Amino acid sequence: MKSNDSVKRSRRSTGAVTLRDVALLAGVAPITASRALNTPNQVSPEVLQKVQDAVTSTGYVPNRMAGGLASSHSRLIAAVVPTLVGSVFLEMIDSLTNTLFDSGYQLMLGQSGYSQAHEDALLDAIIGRRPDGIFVTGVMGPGKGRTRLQASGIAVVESWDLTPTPIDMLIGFSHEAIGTEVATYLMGKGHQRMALIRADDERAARRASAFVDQVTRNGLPEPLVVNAGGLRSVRSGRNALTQVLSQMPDVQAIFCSSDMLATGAITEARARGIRVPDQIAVMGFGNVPFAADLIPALTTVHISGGEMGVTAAHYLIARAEGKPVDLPVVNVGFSILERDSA
Amino acid sequence: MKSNDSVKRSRRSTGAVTLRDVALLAGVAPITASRALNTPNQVSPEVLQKVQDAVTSTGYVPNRMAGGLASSHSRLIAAVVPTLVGSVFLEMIDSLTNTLFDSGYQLMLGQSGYSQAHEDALLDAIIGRRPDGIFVTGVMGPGKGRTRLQASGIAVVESWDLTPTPIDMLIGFSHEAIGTEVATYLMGKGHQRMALIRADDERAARRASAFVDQVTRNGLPEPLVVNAGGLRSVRSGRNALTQVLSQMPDVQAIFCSSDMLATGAITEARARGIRVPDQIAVMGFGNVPFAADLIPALTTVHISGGEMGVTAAHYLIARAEGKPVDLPVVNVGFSILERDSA
DNA sequence: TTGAAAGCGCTAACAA
DNA sequence: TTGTTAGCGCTTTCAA
Repeated sequence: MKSNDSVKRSRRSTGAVTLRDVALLAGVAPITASRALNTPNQVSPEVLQKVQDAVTSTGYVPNRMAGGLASSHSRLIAAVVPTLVGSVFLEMIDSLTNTLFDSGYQLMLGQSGYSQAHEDALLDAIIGRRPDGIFVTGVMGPGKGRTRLQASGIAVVESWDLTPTPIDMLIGFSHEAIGTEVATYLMGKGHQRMALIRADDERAARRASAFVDQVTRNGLPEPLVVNAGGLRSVRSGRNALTQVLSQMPDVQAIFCSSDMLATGAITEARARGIRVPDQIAVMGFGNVPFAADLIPALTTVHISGGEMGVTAAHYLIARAEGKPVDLPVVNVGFSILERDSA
Repeated sequence: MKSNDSVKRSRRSTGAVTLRDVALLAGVAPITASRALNTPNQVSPEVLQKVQDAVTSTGYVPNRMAGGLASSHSRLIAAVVPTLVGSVFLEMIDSLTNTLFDSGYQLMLGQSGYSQAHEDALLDAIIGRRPDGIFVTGVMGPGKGRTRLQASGIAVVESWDLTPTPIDMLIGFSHEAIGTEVATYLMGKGHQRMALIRADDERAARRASAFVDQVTRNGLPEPLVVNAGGLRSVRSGRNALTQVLSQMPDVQAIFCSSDMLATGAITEARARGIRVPDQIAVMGFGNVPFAADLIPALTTVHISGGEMGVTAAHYLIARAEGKPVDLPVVNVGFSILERDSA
């Protein structure tokens, strides 16, 4: 009677409870214990009960690294955002995380927006974990990262943009259409001399060009474009308004590339005793949670981050489980929320 | 000459390039290739070069699940936050993610703040990944989660609070001290009739009690406490101010449990033509990035999320690599940032 | 319904 | 410095 059987371990083991321990205690083979946990209806009720009891009494938590290695199915989804701070991506990451969790998947998070080298390294680190899917904020331009992603064969959802050549799946909207519609909206309000405050960001630049095109196409003076730099902060919005005012003192309407910048512009206007929207109309982009509660309530472009997150999660899970995704490219659109600031 | 050697694979393989492929191509044993990648100075320059060439030409990305399983060292750190949206934890998660990444670790993110059942499930999901460390926002109360965490033997950093009984490491500050000091600060400004707007959150409650204690201890009337509910939004702040005004029309100073709530209170005051800080002083908590740029600039309590994130990352990495952590419990403190609103 | 055997891709341990 | 062997803890495959 080797009574120390259950504690005998190789030198390499970590000492944690393994499936083998559970199986031993339940008096079945490891594979049977595995089935009891993963496909319980393939196992008799008695065995199921014994295994469950053994799990409870040992406090067993399955090692997903081992499971993932054996099954090549990690139940891990990676998400890449440019940055988290002060960001418009939070709602999306929130719904992504929760939707994934509800289906038994975990979220690995990476921030790409520091340098190209950082992004490449991040992608390699992600691929090394063999996630079942990758969510990318934005569309991946040609380059090392895109090639590696494609070569990896991992399911990919790109987002926040449209492209005729997605790597795999795509959930986005048209920045050009937004620029055009916002211009049309502001022109419809009778504004003629317009300016644009934008962050140093490629998608904001595309909204800006479309805006400028639409305005000039209608015979109005070319809008002033001010680049507020990399930060989407209230501070940069305040500074940018100062710059707009010095270059175009009679500006009538300003389209900002984020709600934070718009909040800054409105704040600076107030500090200078300029009335919004009477003297200057201000529009934002993103519809942050507090946009409606500011004074004046912010007129802005709404993007449904929550919807993108949930949809992306569903797509990625479907792919991971070998189910077909009917509409792997979807334009979620946007809407202009007319409130008080413009 | 079996020229098809390099493509021969078992049926279970995923077809991805493995270390074996690299080793074969470089003409060395797999373990040698492994050493070339992980401990390059244990390998001759020629072998190193050959392996690196093989890696480049094959596009090999090491499988970290396999490596983690073999070495029981996952290079994965999990972080648990109550919620991401509208949150004060962003700066911390940002610095945590980046500091970890720079040392070759990845961040797995989970949101706990929905229910106890959700939190327990989240913890099991995390433990199942065998991360090298876990970062918890807050201190874990007694319960299933805490027990499981302790049993797992994984390095843990608790944060945003102090406790005499941390699970392992702790990086936090005293909410009681904040309540007391803010009360002292406001009394020092001559305020007598005070109110408190707080989110439905245990730590905010402790700041509130300490605040109330300090005020009454000094013989002033007991502050009014308004619970703004679970959301830390501008909207709730506006509503809460309305409530404060109806119950204590002559209120002189209000301490809000977050900058968002404070922003809401200031906004509502403005909508009612009440001047801040002349008629009512308002203080926030958290020092969000835009606090200094509001009108009036927000007087608030600053907590260094960035510092907590960086420190936590260093502690967790040190533990993961078997190095000692000299000061596993640290009080990072706080500071009152006097600006214009109070 | 249950189990034995053979891996998944990598690294620790030991040897040469 | 390099290699052999034997796992890490789980699941696939095949057989009973």
